[in-house]
Order: sequence, then C-alpha cells, then structure tokens
Amino acid sequence: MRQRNPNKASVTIRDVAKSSGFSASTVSIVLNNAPLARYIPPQTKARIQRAAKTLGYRPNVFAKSLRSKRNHTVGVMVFDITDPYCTPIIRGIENALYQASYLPILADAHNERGRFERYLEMLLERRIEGLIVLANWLFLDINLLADIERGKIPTVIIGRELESDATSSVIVDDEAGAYSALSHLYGLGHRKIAFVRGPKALSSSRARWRGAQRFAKDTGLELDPRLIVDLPDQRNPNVGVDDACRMTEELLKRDRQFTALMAYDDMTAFGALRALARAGIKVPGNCSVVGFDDINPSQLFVPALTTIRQPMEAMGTAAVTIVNDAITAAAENRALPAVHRRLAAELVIRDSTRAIP
Amino acid sequence: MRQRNPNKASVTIRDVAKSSGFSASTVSIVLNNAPLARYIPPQTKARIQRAAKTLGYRPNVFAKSLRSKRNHTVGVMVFDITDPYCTPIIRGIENALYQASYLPILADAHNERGRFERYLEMLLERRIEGLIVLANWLFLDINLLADIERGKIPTVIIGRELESDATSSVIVDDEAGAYSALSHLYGLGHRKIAFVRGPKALSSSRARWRGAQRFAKDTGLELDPRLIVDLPDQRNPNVGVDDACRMTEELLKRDRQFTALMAYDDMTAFGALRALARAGIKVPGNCSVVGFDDINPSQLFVPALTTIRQPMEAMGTAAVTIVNDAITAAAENRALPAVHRRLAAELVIRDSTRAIP
DNA sequence: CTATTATAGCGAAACGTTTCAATAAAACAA
DNA sequence: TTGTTTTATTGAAACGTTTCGCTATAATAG
Repeated sequence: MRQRNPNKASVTIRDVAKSSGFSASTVSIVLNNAPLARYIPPQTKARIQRAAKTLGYRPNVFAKSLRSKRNHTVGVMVFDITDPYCTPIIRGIENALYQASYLPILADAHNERGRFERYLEMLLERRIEGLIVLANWLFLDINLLADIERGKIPTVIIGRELESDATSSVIVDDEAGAYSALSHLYGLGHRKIAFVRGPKALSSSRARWRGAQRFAKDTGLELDPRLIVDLPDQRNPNVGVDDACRMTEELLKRDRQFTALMAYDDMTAFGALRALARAGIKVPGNCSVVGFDDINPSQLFVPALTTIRQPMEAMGTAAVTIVNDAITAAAENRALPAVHRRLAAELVIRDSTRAIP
Repeated sequence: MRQRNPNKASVTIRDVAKSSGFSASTVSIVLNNAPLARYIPPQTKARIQRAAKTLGYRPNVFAKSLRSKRNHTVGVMVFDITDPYCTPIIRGIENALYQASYLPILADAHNERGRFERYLEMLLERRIEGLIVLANWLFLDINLLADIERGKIPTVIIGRELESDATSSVIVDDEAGAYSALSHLYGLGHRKIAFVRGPKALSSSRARWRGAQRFAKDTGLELDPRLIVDLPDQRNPNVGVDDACRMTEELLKRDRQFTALMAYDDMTAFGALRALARAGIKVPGNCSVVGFDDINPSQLFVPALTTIRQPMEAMGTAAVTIVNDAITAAAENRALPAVHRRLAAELVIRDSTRAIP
C-alpha cells in the first residue's frame, strides 16, 4: 500500500537538491553551515535556503544521528516526580537544556529499583548523550552506580554524592544550611529546641544533623536528647507528613518544654505544624518552626514557613553545565574528571519563627 | 583519530552475525521475532540470542527508526511544569507511556508562545509519534491549533477543548464539580456564600461559575453580587495566591457577612485562607472554605482543604490511551476521529468546611 | 606561459538497520 | 521419477544523511 514515490511522506534532502539545481552534498553543506560552506557563494546559499523553505524541508534526525552519532538528547531520570522538591530542579534542567538546544527524555523510577533499571536500559538504547539523575529519595545502592558507569555516558547525580567519585554530582550544603537554621533560632533567643530529624538512612539527614551539632558546639547550646525524634527509615515520601505529625505528637507527649522546633525538611515541618495546631500550640506565638528545602507550598502556608532554601533551579542548571561540558569533552576525545559541585543553601525568614518575648 | 575498526564504539548486528555464524538478515529476523522467524529452528535462534547477549548487542535506534519510521517517542508539552496541578498529570502520562514502552520527551513552554513554537518545531524534527499538550494555563490561541495540525501528528490536549474539535481532548467536568462544591456548602447550612472567581479569560473559570449558578437556580439559593469578586486576567500563576489574598481582603472590606467562601481553585483558596487568617477569621470556625483541583499541598494545609479533586493521574492516562490508539490507527492507515473525554471531579471533604452551628 | 592555490560543486561510500526477492535444501505429492 | 510446497538462509537494496576525495574552473604567483 505504502509505495515509495507516490505518497512520499516527507521531503528529503534530495528533493531540495533537485529543486534548487544543486547536489545533495551541497545542500547538506549549506544547510548545516559546514566548514566547506566557506567556499559557497551567497547566491547559491540563498537559492538552496529558499528551496528548502518552500518545500518545507525538515531534516530527518535519525539519518543525521546515524552518521554523526549525536542526537542532542539527554536523559533525565527522576526518582519520584511527585515530590515537590523535584519540580524546580526539573525546571532548571529543562531551561538549561533548552538554551543548549538539547531535549530532555524524562524517566521516573517511582522509587523502584527495577523500574530504574528498565528505564536506564531504554535510555541507553536511545543513545542519550548525557544522563542526569535526580536522586531525591532514598536508597541509591552502590551497584546502581555500576549500572550507570556501564553506560559510559556523561552522568551527573543531583542530591547525592556517590562513594566512588567517578560520577559527577551536584549537592547542596546541608550541613551549613542546618547550621544557619539553628543559628537563626538561637538568634531569636530560643534555647529549648526540639528536633525532628530525618531518616537515618538519608545522607542529607545525617549532614543536617552534623550542622546542628556543630552550631551547638560552637555556641555551647545544649541539645537535649529528650527533645530529639527521628523519622523512620521508610520509602514512601507521601506519608512522610503523617509520620512527622505522629513523631511530633510523640514529642509533645514527653511533656518537655520547647520553644522552637527544627524539622528535617519542609514536609516534616508541615506535619509538625499540624500536630502543634492540634495540641493548641500557636505558631509562631508559642513555638517557632523552621524547615528545610523551601518547596513550593512553604510560602503558601499559614503561617508561611521559615526555611532553608535549596537553590533547586540552580542545581538543575549546574547539572546541565557539567553534563554539557562532559559531552563536548567526549566529542573532542579529551578525558574530563568528574566534577563535584556543592551549592549553598540560604535562610528564608517568613512567619513561622519569632523572637522569644 | 577515530578510525572505523580499531576502537569501534558499539557492537552492530553484523558483529552478532559474524559471531553466531549466520547472516545479518537472520539475526535481525530472530532478534525482532519477525514473521519469518517462524521458519527458523529453535537451535539457530538460541545461538543467535546467546551471541547477542555475550557481545552486549544493543540495536541502534536511529538505524532502526530510519527504516521503520517509528521511534516510540511521544512529546509532552507543558505550559508550566512549576504549576502543582501539572505534576500528577505528568505522572499519569509517564506511567501510561511506560506501560506502552514509549518514552516522553518533555517540553515546557514557560507560558510563552514563542517558546511553545520553538519546542513544537524541535519535537516535530524529532519525529515524535504523538503529542500531548498540557494546557494548564491561559491563552491557548486559536492559531496554536493551526501550528499543531500542521504537524499531522496524533495530538491530545489536556485541560482545554478547542473550538474546532479536530484535536482530541481530555478535560474535567468543571461545571459538575463546582455544582457539587456549592451543594456541599449548602448542605452544611451555608446561605451567605462568597465567591472568588477565576480569571474571566479561562474557560474553566466560566464553566465552574456556570455550575454554581445552576445549583443556585436549582435550589433557589441567592447569589449576592456583592459577595463575588474576580481574579484578574493575568498570566503569572505564581502571584495567583497574592491576587487571591488581595481580592479576599477587598471582599472583607465590603463588610458584608458571609459564612462560606468558594474559591476558583486551591491556589485561590490558599490566598483566601491567608486573608481570612489576617482578619482574625477562623477557618472553619467562622468561615468555611472550599477549593478546586486538590493539588498536593491542599491535604497538607492546616486546616486541610476541602476541595473538588480533579482525577489528574487518570487524565494523563486517558490522554495516553487516546494518543496510543491514534498512533496505531495511523500505522494501519485507518482514519480515526478525534476523541473528547470529560472526566468527573470528586468532592473531597477535609477540615476547612463545617456545618453552621 | 605555466604552476600553484583558492573557489565551487559533485559522486559515492558509509552509518546500522529491515525487508524483499532469491536460492537451496528438504519434505511431500503425483 | 518429477514437480510442488515447506523450511532455512541469505545478498542486496533502501531509509536520509554527512563527508571524503575528486574534478574543474578561476584567480594568483612565478
């Protein structure tokens, strides 16, 4: 049914050649502005361009890629796109890729290892030129690393630093962020401070706690172990808020006074806010609360949440820069060592914290 | 530098052929389980499979697509990925595409027409097999439609129904949703109800208002024009909350009693909640609030927001189903008329509404 | 006037597949 | 026996590009 000439779907470079009166080679050279285009007189160029335009010529990417081995495509592997933390990072990635004329292929692992692997396979088959992994949630096993390295594709991991530093990474300075969060509370006069820490398995959780400890040591602030609770090591980010609410209630039951609460992240803070509201404790009147991340809902909340902002869009941009450099390096056959960027987090003061009267 | 044989990058089908002792044709037939594979004895198949596996053969998608004109890729054009309304829909799309072994190419128009067009061009160049447009925010001009139809690619629009119904669509039943929202408030005994309506330019805003009017007519409820305000026709969804807050304050200044407020959407509701909190009005104690959409933050809010849930994930799935059907229809050269799906929205009762004492 | 170089363009090969048409052996029918 | 069908495999062409090497003319140098 679908013969060649009769209803030929798309116009090829040879059609342009025929129509303009030049050869396919010349057309290719002109249209790509290849080095040899230097020798081609403007008149010819113009004729070819015109022909291409009137025919509506659209080069076939597959044919192109088949020869050039390039396809201007980057894989973006997310662990859970539903996580509000993800979205601004994706925005940053998307925007930077757009500037560089790359297109992102999106893969969402749904926090499942098997899915991650299947997607990785699909992406490699597609011959993506680079890969950005957004490790926004737990358990990035060691051998996942092996999976990635097998691909020999320029890769950046956002939100996690791998043990072997062969793979580039972009992370935020959790420790310094937590340090400044606690410092903020301390500056407002708070001394009895409760902590809802993140799951122990998360490296970011450990780093943030280190920051808090460091601040405490630097200033002689005492961290009361009875005011510290931990979120369980579980994998479903959606119930994180419920967990946080529960842990905060647990904390309240201990019946130990505190005037401020530092949450592992904004989601945790939301849970804490709910628990406090239920207990009739006013925020920030009776208790200040500080979060971490500055995800989108935080500014909407009543009261708007004081938090440590991760520069998420910048993280996405940074990742693209790294991957882009790696791609061009590879194209020129130069080796390029892995890059590790650690971005600063920034305190954003809103309505959920207040000085002690 | 990069000669052919020496450091040949990837293993081709001919390598498998050589290694297994059969021809490239046979290898292709076996590996794709083509019709002719019927004649190939299991032994041969096994040998070929084994060779392919040990060599780590990965078929080159470009070469494949070059012949078959198929690439198992679908464009997903979003108008603003930052909008929390988007994420669950994207999740639905991604998941459904994954089931069908398609990969999504993500494009975010940032609400800019120029960017939309550039992306559309890039996607068409990529020969995407289908296109899903997520029109989550304003101004989808008529001629955008022309742009899309020019591509002759199976397309679905989510969140908007185009005037010419040549393009398939998936929308939610805004009118019925608003009807049930108002019905809920009415059922709780509310009679003095304020409205913060959406921008007039948005068709969904008009539809929701129609739903409210219909309910009012059906029950004889009186809609006081002095309790109705409109969000301005503007294009930045991020300041939507501020606008809503301002409009609600405007409403409060009018000094007319109301016991409930129906917001255009959840974002608007957040703004209203803020204004009410500032005015010292307790929700739901002194005033009930109902939103629309059920975006992620709504359940986190204190008080958790009563709202009309859009089945966003299902909308994404539905879009993929439509596009998938269209693609297979096109592959078989059958014409398929545009499909229009209207999904039901569902009332979710949480803590921001309460019966009148 | 001849040798060189710059300019202008083209033909053909190659990228890695899939598929059509052909071939050849084996199985079967007459 | 011969002729036909089924089974098993293959060579070659085609998909639409890009690029290498070649030719041919024009300009420049000696």
